[in-house]
Amino acid sequence: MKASAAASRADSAAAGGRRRRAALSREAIIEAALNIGSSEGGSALTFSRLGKELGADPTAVYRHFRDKDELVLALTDRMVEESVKRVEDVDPEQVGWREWLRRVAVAVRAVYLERPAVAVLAATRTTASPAETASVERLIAVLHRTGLGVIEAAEIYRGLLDLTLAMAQATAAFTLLPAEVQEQDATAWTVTYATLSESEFPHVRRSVPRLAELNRDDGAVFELVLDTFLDGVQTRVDRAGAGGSGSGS
Amino acid sequence: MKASAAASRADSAAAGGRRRRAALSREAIIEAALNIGSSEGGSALTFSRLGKELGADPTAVYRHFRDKDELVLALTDRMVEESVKRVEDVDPEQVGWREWLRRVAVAVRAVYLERPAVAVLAATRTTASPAETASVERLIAVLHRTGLGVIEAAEIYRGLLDLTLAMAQATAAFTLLPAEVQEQDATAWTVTYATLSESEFPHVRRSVPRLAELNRDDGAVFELVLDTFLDGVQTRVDRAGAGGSGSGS
DNA sequence: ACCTGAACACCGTTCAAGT
DNA sequence: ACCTGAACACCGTTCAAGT
Repeated sequence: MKASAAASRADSAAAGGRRRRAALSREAIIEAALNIGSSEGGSALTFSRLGKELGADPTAVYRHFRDKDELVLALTDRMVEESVKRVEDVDPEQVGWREWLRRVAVAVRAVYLERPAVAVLAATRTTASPAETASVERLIAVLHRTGLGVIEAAEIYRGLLDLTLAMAQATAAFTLLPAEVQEQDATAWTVTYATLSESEFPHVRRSVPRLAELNRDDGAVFELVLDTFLDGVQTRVDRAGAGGSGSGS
Repeated sequence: MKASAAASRADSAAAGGRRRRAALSREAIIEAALNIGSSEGGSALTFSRLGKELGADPTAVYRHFRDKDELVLALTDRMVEESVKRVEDVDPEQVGWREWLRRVAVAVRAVYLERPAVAVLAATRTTASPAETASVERLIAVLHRTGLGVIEAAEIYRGLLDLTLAMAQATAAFTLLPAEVQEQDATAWTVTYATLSESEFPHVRRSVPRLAELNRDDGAVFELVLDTFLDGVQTRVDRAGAGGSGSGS
């Protein structure tokens, strides 16, 4: 029972084979790590799980990465690359800057939430990889072209990405908690808030169905925040347009 | 050497005494945990550190909390209470809804960042404690009084708090990383980004001093996001005022 | 009734052996 | 040149003893 579960994990890595010695390489390890990140339930990224996935001794990874942090940095690069890839054929000139920013943020969040175990470690890291620098340049450029000054464009870029990555990381971290813990927190909204005194908590009571709904759907909360933030960016773009008109500082 | 370091920790808990048996209680344990959370460097909240702080065996905590999660929930309540206390004598009628929301968000972030080790565990949890339910009611009420419908007010409340807590949690988590790792990430901005090709990365090169500055000051990024978000809320308030005018759905 | 201390199943990491 | 496996210092948690 136990042995067969372990064997099937090894098989999925060796792709049909018998548990080959897996031709360990940075690439293979990264792939395995991303795989763990995307598997069900709350499984953290761990050397022993990595070893199982690779069909190798857990410590074999140390032959290819100095330590766990170096692996995390490599995974961070992959997450950024994947995010960029998801929006590379959306043209900001076609869909407009606002819709483009929206799609970028939604894509980044989606990539991270597909791999919560990696997201939790990668979301706040900076590697200055080619994919990262190129996308930073692009984001600032698109924001600058709206009429915003370059500095303000850079500030908005940074705010948008921090906001997106932080919210994705928070959701990913919650996802990794034990299922009972998650359910327990959820009942706060469906039970406790739903039964608060109507006279003492009139506003809560009137909105509790929506609040419970939002609690079940983190994506809706994120998009709400994102849209409100973009409304704020619009306000700044309008303000810039009224003054300097066009390019400029 | 080693022993004296341990003794001084115990002393700080026993407040002058000799390492009293510390009258263990939920209160004392919570206080000790908050203390750890606020000490220097990247010290995680751990049973052994808790035991040292209390001058008791690490496992003694299990006599007062079923498991670590129950402790985390109690700490979450404390963080909410402390946040509420920080703004309780700021009157939204006096300073206006926008400034009030701003101060609430800034206070919540400050409370969490003073205790990164606790923040990282508490930020995404819901306990439906009295302090929590009361502040949710208040937030929705203030937003509703701007002319927004209750449901929309509830949505904005939720977005604002998720945004604030997620960004605080992300900063707290980064704070807990080893110092060398933090520095390494910081050099991405001061070194790599600062030396990118001027022709290929014109926008980055023009804004890199500001970007490096923002990278050193997470608070500035947060306030930027917060102000932009509040601009977006303003847009929605104006929209609601143009239509329904006053109370309503 | 509460605390202690040994024990267990995990973590990341190091290092001496193996091939 | 790369992998294995024992070992170590930590995690949270359980449980039999102690007082």
